[in-house]
Amino acid sequence: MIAAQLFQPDALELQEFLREQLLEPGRWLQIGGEMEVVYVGRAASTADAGDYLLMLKPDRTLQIHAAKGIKPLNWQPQVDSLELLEDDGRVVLVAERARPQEIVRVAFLETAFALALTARDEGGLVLHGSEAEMQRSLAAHPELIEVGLELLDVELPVGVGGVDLYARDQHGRIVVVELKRGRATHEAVHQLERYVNRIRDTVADEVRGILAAPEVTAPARTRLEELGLEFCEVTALPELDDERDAQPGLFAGRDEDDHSAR
Amino acid sequence: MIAAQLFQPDALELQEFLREQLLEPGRWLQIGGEMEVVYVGRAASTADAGDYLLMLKPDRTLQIHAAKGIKPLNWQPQVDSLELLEDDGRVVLVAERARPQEIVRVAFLETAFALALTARDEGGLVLHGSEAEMQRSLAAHPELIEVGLELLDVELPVGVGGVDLYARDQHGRIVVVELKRGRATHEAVHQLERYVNRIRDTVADEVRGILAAPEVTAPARTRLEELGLEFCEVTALPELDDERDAQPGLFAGRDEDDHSAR
DNA sequence: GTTTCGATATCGGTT
DNA sequence: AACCGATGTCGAAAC
Repeated sequence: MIAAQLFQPDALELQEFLREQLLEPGRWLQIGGEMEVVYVGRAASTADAGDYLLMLKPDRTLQIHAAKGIKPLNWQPQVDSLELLEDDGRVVLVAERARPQEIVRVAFLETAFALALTARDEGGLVLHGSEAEMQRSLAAHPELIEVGLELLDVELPVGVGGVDLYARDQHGRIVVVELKRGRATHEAVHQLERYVNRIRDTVADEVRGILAAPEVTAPARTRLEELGLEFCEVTALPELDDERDAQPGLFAGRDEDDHSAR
Repeated sequence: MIAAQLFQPDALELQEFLREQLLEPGRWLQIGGEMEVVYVGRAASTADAGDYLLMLKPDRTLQIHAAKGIKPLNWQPQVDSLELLEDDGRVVLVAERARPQEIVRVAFLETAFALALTARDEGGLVLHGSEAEMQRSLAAHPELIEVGLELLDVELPVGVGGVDLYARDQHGRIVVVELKRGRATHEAVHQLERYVNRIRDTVADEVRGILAAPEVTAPARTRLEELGLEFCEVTALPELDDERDAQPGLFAGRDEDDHSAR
């Protein structure tokens, strides 16, 4: 995994290292030390000299981390052009992105280490519990929302955006379902309201709106009731402990559902 | 900056390294190599064995990066408990978070390197061009939105959320301004609509709504016009080139504004 | 502690 | 290329 390494390099050594490694395709660079970082683009920022860690991945994404936080201090989601300069005896890296026009400029004051790595293709990440998965499960088992519910469509386009689940209840009324994988806020209610109003105006006079989520905030619940809309508790993940029977079958046929949904 | 380093360690050496370094406060750990990562919490994920980079910062945030993307493959914004285990001859790190209850489990298959760093306190980051800064500037110079506009309030609470700028125009009409630092979408229009309706219901019959942003999407603009709301072009950052005169004074008195706003 | 909103959001899908 | 919505969003401020 390590293709090249360098410790406590001076400016000249670092420059040589970078000049060489930046030309190698697929390199994953990590440089730790004292740096100054300036960003100008959608916004602009300046970081005083400090101990940071620069990471330049093979896909030309750049991030500079400080000792705190999940998020980097500065970053560049796509580096289109990379320049290596010298300024006042310091090595300077300028990473530019064309659209939006943005620049991250890193000046290396004192470098503790520089690593050039090679990484094999990553093994795929499989994520469960996304809203998309929830949608597939509920589309295959609409009775988990309400007995007698008959699915008519998923992601039905209505003005801007799409209705998560579009269905008909046992009394023949149109039902609009808005899904949230986490606690639903007033924004979700607002989204549901928008869809219900649109369907009411264009399709049927009587339309029910259901917000389906594991939880709902108090203000959202209040607003729901004011609007005559409903809430239905559904979980995005099967229970982690022995309580799997609490929501029987929600994910029982997931693999099959995945296929049937495509 | 480097407190300890280890290359191509076997399981025993890695375990000893971690046991030692995890007890040291303030350590910034980086481990590169082949790992398997499992996450269970709000959602759940599994990453097949692959070359990843684990970073555990002194503030007990954890992230595991793959070779692609700004965002980590897996992460933990706050590690409340950290456990070092052994499973089938492999070193395993389990990082747990209490609320929400979440676990990230990393199994080290083959480690290329492990670094323990110490980092001085970071120099502060100064960011310009945030919506908050925009708000301060426009609050100090409401004439940049419209001649004769008189500011009444900022972040005026109205039901849920707050009105960015609350003002009165030269004809005495109430004006609600919604700010966006980037291109405004239909969501911003919706937010504005909600505020305008609320003010209309509770304060004055005639209320104007202005969406102030550098740009607006076409659908959002259409929706704005349907609702009888207005758009005003304002920029979040002063121009980067010589065209600073294009928006004279927007940030001219920024420092003073900052003080007066506090 | 809960809720809300901003973010250089990033990221992926669809039109 | 623009637009839209989800995200294990994260993070901070207001309440």
